[in-house]
Amino acid sequence: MSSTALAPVAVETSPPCGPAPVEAAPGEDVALSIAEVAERTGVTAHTLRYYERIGLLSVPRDEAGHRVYTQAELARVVFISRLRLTAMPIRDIQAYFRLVAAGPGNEDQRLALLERHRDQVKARLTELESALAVVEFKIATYGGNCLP
Amino acid sequence: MSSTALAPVAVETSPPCGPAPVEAAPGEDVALSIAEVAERTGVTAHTLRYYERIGLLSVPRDEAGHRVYTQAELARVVFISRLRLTAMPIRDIQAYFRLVAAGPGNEDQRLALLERHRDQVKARLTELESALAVVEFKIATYGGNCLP
DNA sequence: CCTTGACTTAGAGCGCACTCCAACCCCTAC
DNA sequence: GTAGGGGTTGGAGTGCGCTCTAAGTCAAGG
Repeated sequence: MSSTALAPVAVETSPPCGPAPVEAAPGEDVALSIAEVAERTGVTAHTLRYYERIGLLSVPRDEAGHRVYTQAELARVVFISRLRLTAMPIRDIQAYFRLVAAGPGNEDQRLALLERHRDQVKARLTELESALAVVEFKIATYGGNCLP
Repeated sequence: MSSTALAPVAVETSPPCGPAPVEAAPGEDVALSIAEVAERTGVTAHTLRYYERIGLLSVPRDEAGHRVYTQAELARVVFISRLRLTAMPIRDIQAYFRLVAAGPGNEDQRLALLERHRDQVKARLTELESALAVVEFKIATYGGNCLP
């Protein structure tokens, strides 16, 4: 996917959530084809089907058997792509959505899973920053071309 | 690897570089076995051999044919591991060290390569931070358990 | 009617970065 | 001398996350 689109999708599952003005967002009752979702999210159609096969997603079909993505599925795709962006392993994402599928009552576990992941991401961020510093040091000293 | 050791190795190719007090660092004339390098850098012996096979590294041998890592090789391993930490593809690291091997005269290309990579890393950092923000938002709203 | 094109499926294939294996060698200690 | 623990090699295997193929279905347009 690299860095395609991914922008115009509403900041993330926010509209019908807790204390937020229920504005009739311009794009309700969406019904998108797989190609449209691919275009909007930057996730290829191939990968969308793959995600569905491995149980990350469950998309209803029309009479012709074609996938029809509504707001909910779209939001989930975006969320998944965000998690993937943070390099959460597919297995963990599966675990998360298995909890979600199991219905209410396990929010603490979902939360724990996300928090654990968040901590890992933060750690990686730090690590990444320090590794970046090394690269920048190398760049900075490329007049005093020392050890390779 | 993961997050093993990697700490006690001197901040990075700095000692004999440009304007720096040439202090007799405590650990000169090092001569380490592959296992010792593995332990110090967190890169497995398997991976060290692999790096050598694919030309990232060239390590002299003793009479018995065993690898002997000196300061230079150790520094390179550390540098490689830092680049890998920033997810630089092996191919690019190979390209970089091919330039290095080609001797002086191509510093501008090496620099360009590193700068390009640095920019990519910075972009990923930003991306990662924003994805992390999404995860944190999700965590924060796990009372108003909205869309999964 | 026939083509075109977007979709469907199950399943195979791919690229990356390791990771491991088998067979062998060499040195040391018992 | 022989067992053990290190090392060596080439090559095969693994896990992940896609990515692609083949064969088929369906609806619209010429």
